[in-house]
Amino acid sequence: MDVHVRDLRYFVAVAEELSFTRAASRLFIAQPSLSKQIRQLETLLRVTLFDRDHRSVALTAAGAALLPQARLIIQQWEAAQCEISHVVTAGRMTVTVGFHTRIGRGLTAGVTARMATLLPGWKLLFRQVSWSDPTVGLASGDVDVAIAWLPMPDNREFSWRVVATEERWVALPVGHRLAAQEVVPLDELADEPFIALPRTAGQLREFWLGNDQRPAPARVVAEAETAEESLEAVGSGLGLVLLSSGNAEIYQRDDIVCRPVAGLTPSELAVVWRARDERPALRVVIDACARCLCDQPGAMTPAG
Amino acid sequence: MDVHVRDLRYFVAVAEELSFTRAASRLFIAQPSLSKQIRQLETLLRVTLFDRDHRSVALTAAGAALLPQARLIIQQWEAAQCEISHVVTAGRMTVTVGFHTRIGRGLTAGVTARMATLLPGWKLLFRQVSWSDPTVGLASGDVDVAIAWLPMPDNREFSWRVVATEERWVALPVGHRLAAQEVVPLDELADEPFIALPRTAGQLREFWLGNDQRPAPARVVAEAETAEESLEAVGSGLGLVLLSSGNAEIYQRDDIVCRPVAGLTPSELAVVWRARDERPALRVVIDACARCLCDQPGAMTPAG
DNA sequence: GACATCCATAGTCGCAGGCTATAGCCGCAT
DNA sequence: ATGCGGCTATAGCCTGCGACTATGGATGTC
Repeated sequence: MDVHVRDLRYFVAVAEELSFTRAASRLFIAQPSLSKQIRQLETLLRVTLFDRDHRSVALTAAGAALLPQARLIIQQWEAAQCEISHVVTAGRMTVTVGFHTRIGRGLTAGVTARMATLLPGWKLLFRQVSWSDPTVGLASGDVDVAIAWLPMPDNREFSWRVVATEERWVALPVGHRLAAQEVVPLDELADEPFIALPRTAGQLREFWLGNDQRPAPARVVAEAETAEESLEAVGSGLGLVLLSSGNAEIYQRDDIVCRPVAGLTPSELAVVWRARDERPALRVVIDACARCLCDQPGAMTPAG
Repeated sequence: MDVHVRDLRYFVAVAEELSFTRAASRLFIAQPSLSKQIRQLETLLRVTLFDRDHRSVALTAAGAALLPQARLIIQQWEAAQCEISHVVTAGRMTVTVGFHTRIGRGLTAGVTARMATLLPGWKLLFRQVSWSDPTVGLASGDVDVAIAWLPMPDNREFSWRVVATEERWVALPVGHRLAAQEVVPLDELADEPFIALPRTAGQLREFWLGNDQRPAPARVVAEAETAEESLEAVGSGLGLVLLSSGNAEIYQRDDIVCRPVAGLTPSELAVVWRARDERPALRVVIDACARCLCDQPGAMTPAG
């Protein structure tokens, strides 16, 4: 007589999209699977949740009643996971910092030093997280503080401080026709093949394809889970990728050339944490990260 | 990355019992299944929830953190189910009254009449619920008001009013040696075979075996889901059952004789509802039920 | 009228989640 | 000391869930 929280998540997705097809693609499952699961949920509750015909899907009264409750349960479950990892890290006196791409910029040494004086006995752990998790491990509780490129998924769960603003550059295989130019105009990239972040990365994927500024979406020829993977693909001539000017420096390779792209807004690097996570140890780490990385300091609250 | 609410229920059971074996039997599953599920939950959360050795089971810090959260989620899920059935019954303008055994006592007519004047347009639905659900359908939301014999499961979820107090009698097959006596002393039933309610009925099962007053538990030879089933079993000579004096009258059969039992406290019939269910329509029905049934009125709040 | 879109159905496959039987550890009683 | 009882863990088995692909049928659009 009990649900799987996953099924509630499915339900919420359908309720939000009011389309099985769209919801399924958002959830990265096939549409028939989703239909089946929703039907099963309806059987469990002995209630019709959606009025569906061939053209439209609408919430019933029962569905409307379930929706806020389902959201609450999902949120409660995520809170429980965080609570547990808090307890665990508190027991270990450890703060975990997550990142998608190498950070460099002297962060590790700087934060470690600051921690040694302000939080004696505590340890710092750095963990690389796949791009397929756009929250850099914050949502699952694996990570307490993330160094992440904006945009973040824009619900109210996260707070951040922008700590650096860097141009978006493009990485090209050596010998690429565009490598001859000092600066590459965005138009020139229109027909080039690109390596993308995984679909689950959401907005971040679009941003690092430059789709926020292009007239037409980039042509995607492959997906990569990490910076290392994507640069490997660039090196082998599979396609191009965008990256921040700072990362262009950090990830220097013999088989790759990086060039500024004219016509793209810069990228913002931020220190991100869970808005409701108010542990003092965390504040120390956030502050230390910001001090180490800041060249253009500025505080932000969750995006709108 | 999501849980099944069932697994949280399993976790809570183990945390409360601090024993896999006892928790498993409380959950009506095999112990290895439970061990496996808990281990799987631990894998999902990447945390040890219990410190177990061959003699003892104890919550870890992480487990202690999860426990209240898990209870909350389970409770929220149950609330969601109730919410839905409220919406559905409100849409239908229907109140469902659940019962384990025939009620008789003029309830149906009385309540229907009262409803017609106080809640025009509303309908009353009576539904028999199997003994295997000791909450008479209240927990699942199938039922809004229950006419039930005490004791109810003693959490704080339910409120009730006792509406009748009746002696406990015993039902014997005609020709049984004890049928000759006008009153049967409890001692005489010590070695008799008994038909029991299902194990899931909990305390109610014990009560209707008379185990609350016996020096040694009754000998159970069979289980029955409903009164009809159990009296069928008595009629065929399989064993005996206890029943209230009122039900002895309602369920008269040619092949059965009912006799008062000396040495048993009386049984209490109550009108029960979900403590947090404050719909006005419900109050009308509760009140109508109480008025129809009451011979010894008295109000109670949840048991302690 | 052909096509695109969208939900439902059918059939397939792997694993989850239940079961029984049994092993292994420990404490207690004989 | 030895054996028994109580507990959890492991192994092996079976069923059904929850994914997938392919396809069907209804309904607007060009």
